[in-house]
Amino acid sequence: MLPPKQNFSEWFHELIQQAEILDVRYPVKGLYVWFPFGFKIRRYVYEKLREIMDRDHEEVYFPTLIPESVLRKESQHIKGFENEVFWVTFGGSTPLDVKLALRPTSETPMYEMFALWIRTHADLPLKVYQIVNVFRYETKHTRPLIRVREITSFKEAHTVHRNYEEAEEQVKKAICYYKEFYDFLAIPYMVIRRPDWDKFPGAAYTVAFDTIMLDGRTMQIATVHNLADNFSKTFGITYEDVDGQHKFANQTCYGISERCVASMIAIHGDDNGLVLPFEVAPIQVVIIPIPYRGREDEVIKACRDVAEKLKKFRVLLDDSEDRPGAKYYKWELKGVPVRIEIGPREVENGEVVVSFRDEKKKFSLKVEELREEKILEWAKEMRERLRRKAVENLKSMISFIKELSNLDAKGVKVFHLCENRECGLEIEKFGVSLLGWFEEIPDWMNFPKEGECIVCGSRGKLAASAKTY
RNA sequence: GGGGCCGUGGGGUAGCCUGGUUAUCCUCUCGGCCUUGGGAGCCGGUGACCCGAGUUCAAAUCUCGGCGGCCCCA
Repeated sequence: MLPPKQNFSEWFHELIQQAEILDVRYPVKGLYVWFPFGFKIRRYVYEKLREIMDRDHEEVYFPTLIPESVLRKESQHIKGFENEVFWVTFGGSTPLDVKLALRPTSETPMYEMFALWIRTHADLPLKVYQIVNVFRYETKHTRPLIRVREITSFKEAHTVHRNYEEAEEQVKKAICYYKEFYDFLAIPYMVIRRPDWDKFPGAAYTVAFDTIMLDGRTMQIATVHNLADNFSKTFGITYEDVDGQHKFANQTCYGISERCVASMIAIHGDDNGLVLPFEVAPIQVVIIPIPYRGREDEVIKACRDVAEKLKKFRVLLDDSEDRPGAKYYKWELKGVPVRIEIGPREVENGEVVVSFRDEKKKFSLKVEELREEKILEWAKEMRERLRRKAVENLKSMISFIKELSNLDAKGVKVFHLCENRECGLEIEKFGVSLLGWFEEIPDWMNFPKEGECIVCGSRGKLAASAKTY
């Protein structure tokens, strides 16, 4: 039994253990163990992410350890991470001359090398990515998948371009890639440009994807940064242009962590457990036999025939000793999208009983009609249902306000805001974070694009605030 | 940064204040019987006092230290 989803924090923590996503008992704060089942979900989710990245990037691998001298080169950057770096200070029992940092992210080691890789305009653009673990010494409340000390699944992409405009083009492309990814997971999001004080350390600007949890707090699930030439000046990333001049390159970087798995669990899950999009479910179809005494053989045979017919998918025939009811609960907890029940009645009629994880109803279907194309059609419909439901939930937690007095910490508040720093900081005095200004207005949101700044009354653009994870 | 709470089988717990019998109950797990259309029942079994030191005839229980976890406030 899970706590109800309304009790969001507890529900999430329990679900992650009961559904065998993570083992939270590892004896170091903020570090967690992936169970085989959870790791399969991760694998299918990241296969999609990899597929998208591979179209426009090459995969690389950079070392986990960064010498202090390299990490400290960019002063804004290190300021942002200073207090959350893990340091390796000993080799065996010998103190190290140069301290080594466990990478909190890989800008500095990569750019150190990019300076060697890039010589001329013909070397540009350079677009690479890696999927690695990174470490951050979180001192606050850690939570599995959401706030961790070892991010186990950090997909970071880094690109180098000739000029600012090309970098900006890449930022737009990156946003498109991430939209495709989250649409695939049926997770709705807001694409928001962060205020200056909340941008990535060392970036010119930062655009983030935020989604909303059931308790009204938002969670950042992706970031895209335009680094302009800030890092290339520090690391000496220059190229010889067609006119023979040496110029500083412009860069971008963008990342997604296992929070994408967390958001999928949190957004789609319900009181009975996980609800997974068909494509990323470790088990896509489960077949439950109803073996009345004396009829066991014919029932099992019918189940095997159906399993064989659907072998293109990840099918499980659960012929364990549990009673059917117990199996329904078990596989609902694990988020299996399609369930097929076969008992003596179905055997007689040449039918199966089908039910979908996200809906309560069951229906009968002739065995002949159960085809691969049918399942794929269901998968598509299911994603659309998940997306629609998630959007409705999201919308219900957003409200548009015109008066500062209506600004509170309940859910997400949307309003018009000018770009003055003082006005933004005024918002944060209400105990919420200013997420920033909408980079694009979602199609499901129809608030006026511009209006009077909620603080000073001058011309403002659509912005949002909330409590954040 | 400041304050508080807690470590008992795989998970959840009782016992601790007031030291003393074979450490309680639920769940999980293993074996058996009987069952199977939304978490069946019965019988039997395995499995635990975070680590170290101290006090004591005797420590899950009291004291100190360590390690680990949780919560609140800034």
